[in-house]
Amino acid sequence: MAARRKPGRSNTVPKTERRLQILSAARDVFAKRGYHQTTIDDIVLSAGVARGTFYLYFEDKRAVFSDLIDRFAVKLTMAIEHIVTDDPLRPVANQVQDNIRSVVRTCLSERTMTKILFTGAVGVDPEFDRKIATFYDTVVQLLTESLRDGQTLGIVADGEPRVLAYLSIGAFKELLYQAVILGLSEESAEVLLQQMYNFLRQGYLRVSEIMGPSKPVRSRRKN
Amino acid sequence: MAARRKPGRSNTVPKTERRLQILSAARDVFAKRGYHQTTIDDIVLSAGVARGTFYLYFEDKRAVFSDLIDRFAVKLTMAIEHIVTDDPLRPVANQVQDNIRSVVRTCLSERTMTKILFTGAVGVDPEFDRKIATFYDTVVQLLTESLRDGQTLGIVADGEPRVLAYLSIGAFKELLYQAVILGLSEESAEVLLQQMYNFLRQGYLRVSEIMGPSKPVRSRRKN
Amino acid sequence: MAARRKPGRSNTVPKTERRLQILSAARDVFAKRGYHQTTIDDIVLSAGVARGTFYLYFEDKRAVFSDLIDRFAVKLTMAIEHIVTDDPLRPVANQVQDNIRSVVRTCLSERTMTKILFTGAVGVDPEFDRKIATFYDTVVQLLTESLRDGQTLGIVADGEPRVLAYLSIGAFKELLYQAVILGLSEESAEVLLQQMYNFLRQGYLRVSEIMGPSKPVRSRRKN
Amino acid sequence: MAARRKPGRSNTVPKTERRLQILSAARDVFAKRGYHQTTIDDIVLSAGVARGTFYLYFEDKRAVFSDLIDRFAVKLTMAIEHIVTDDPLRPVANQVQDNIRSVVRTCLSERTMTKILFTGAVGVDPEFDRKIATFYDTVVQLLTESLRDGQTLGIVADGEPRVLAYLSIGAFKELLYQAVILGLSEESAEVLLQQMYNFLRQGYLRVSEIMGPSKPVRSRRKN
DNA sequence: GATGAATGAGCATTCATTCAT
DNA sequence: GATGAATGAATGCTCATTCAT
Repeated sequence: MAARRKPGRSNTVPKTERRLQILSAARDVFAKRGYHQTTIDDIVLSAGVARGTFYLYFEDKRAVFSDLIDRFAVKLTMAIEHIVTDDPLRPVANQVQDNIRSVVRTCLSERTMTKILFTGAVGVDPEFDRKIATFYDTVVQLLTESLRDGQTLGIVADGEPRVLAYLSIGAFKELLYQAVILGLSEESAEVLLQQMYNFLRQGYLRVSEIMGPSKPVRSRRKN
Repeated sequence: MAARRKPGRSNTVPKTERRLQILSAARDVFAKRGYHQTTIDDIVLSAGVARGTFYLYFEDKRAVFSDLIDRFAVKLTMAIEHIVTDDPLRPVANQVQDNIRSVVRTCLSERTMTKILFTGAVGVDPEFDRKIATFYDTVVQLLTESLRDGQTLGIVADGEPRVLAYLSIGAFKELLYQAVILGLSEESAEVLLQQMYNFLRQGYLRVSEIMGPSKPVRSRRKN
Repeated sequence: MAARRKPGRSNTVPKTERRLQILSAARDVFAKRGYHQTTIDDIVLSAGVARGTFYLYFEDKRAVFSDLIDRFAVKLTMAIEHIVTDDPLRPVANQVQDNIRSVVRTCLSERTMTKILFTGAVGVDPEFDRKIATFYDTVVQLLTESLRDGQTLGIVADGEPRVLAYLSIGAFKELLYQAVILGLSEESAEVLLQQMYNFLRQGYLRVSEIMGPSKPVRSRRKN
Repeated sequence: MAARRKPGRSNTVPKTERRLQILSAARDVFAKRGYHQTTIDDIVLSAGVARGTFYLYFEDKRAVFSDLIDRFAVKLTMAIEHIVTDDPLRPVANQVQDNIRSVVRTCLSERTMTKILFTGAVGVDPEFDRKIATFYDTVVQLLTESLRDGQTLGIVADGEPRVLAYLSIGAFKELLYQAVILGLSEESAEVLLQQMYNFLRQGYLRVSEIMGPSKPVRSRRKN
């Protein structure tokens, strides 16, 4: 009765470009709604393609998500340069700062992905969770070893390197996440860099030393 | 109309206890599978009650989850004591350490809830996300103001207090999460406490000063 | 933990009275919400008894409903007196009017039941529908035969008696239903009686006779 | 995640047609079982489509039902022509008969819908009940005003027009319903028309006048 | 008798995925 | 390649009914 549009090529776009078109739409929707609240419909609607087209380019919902995360993970990894300690022309401090600056910039330039990576990439499904954990472990491992090296060279204070790695990464993650959420401008990257760097160098507490556990911790469950 | 199996009271448990039974089962399942992977069936199966019984005690899936989070949030909040600066018998350092110790212990004693709070409580649904964000903001606000006070008293270094708050909380969250995930014993709480405390006091980087971005300077080893 | 009220006799009420208590509550709720919107919970809440108590007095939800309908049907049936034509002291006109008056009064004095009978008693379930249909058929049959007798005696005009029965009953039902819904006072019963009676005696159309189908009925589905 | 059976287009039917297919199946099932006894499963089974397909075309169960009722209400409304009193070529009697005939035919040609409208459309849910009541009120209002006009013109006997409207509509509804239920042929429409028309013109009671309630009077046979 | 916690069949609804055109 | 109608497994939730106390 009603005229039916005949299916078939309606848009002539190179294969890679169409993929990116979907990827980009998916990224925005994932960032806005989160993985679980996002339906394939949301994605294809946002991308302006038919539902079936989606499955021409991606195995399933998880595959797009995974692809997005992978690309961003690579970008982040590439933003970090391995620190060398024997080049007198490149002081370690500078290298550390450069790395921080680079990561901050990457995150601020891809806010949606930062948001997704830091909050949406959890609880997707068991397999994916493992994947994220693996990536994360790699980063932790890298930093842990750098810190250990730093201790040997005397440029990192004593302490369990892995613990220090967690502390640093956690602090960094949180700061970046908030910067992205609160919509900080890319220009403010330099400010964050300084704060972060100072934090790593000196902490912030300036209290007198103490000798030991001040007193037994009272259970405050009941009173 | 159709023949039904026999319903009726099969187990006698006080009302509050049954609620806790379901709550406890839900907690374990949520921690294991995450919010979205968890079905009501998983919960009631784990709790050993019928489907309908669940709805006798909770509005819906979100309600149990919400209840769990609320209880834990209260516990955590109660674990933190407000810091006073004018009592010569209670040095600030001790109070800070007590707070850290207290939170660490609470989290280590409720590993599943810690895991849930730090990873599973995101992307549940828009309303819940807002709720969590509000709780989180409260904590951040609290710490921010404490840090500002500390700066006035000269016991906290310069820097944007809110940024310092994010850094501290992020670092703390990450460390706690990993401690819980990796199954650290409660005895190790003291170790974490020290590491965390040192981190807040001195950071860990011990590199020479620099003047500007990427500008090589003379290395000046310092210990 | 919390004190549990011990079960057992909490109210000393004769068996029949408790039954009536539930019946009455059920009637009100059914009238308000309709059969399908009414839950057992609604009934016991309104009756102020425990859920299990309900099943002590009634087989199931349908049983209360059925009981209510049965009682009302009996009342209605008893309101109608068989018409005799050979008693010079009791003109047929009077008897007809008495019957109408009696039914109108019964319905106006039990508004909720009238409402239920006329609207709620349909679609309960196949078996119940059949039951209602049977009752209804009985009434129709009764009236049909009366009308046939009336025709023999010359006090009812020609026409298919069953059709006349349907017409009368339909007219009557509708009027009564509206009277009940619109909340007419019992005093207005006399007015309705007159209108109904006049309608049965003379109809209301006062147009000139016609000879046959005026013209072919045009299909107006499409234009 | 888990393996699924093969979905996909299996039947090629224009969109509007599929809608009608479901609508028609729903109509039959509703007529047979009533609204509340009908499940979505019944409908899709009868329509020969998958469960999900139903929701592609209708919001929910009520939506199909509502659609059916709406369509039929429109049909019925269109079957009635407004009566004009100043056209000598179209006697009022003819117009009244035409209207009756037209409605009778419409109902006999859509028996299932007639049955549904007259019995099943009550107690669906509060909102729907209100909708039906509104439609019904419109019809009553229309007839009431026509009757009032008729009284002015002297072609309708005295009496409260609204009451007369209820009586007529009730009578008509019941007759139609029975005609549909008992499976009267469409050819018998003419017979029903005559009976209905006569009823409206003269009623059927041919008894002597009475003076007051239950007061015997002299019998005065009249034909 | 009375209670109300527990039960689970039954039903509506969603949404990722397929495939005929 | 593209389309989008069709699919049905999965799941949340309701509520009539039972029975141990």
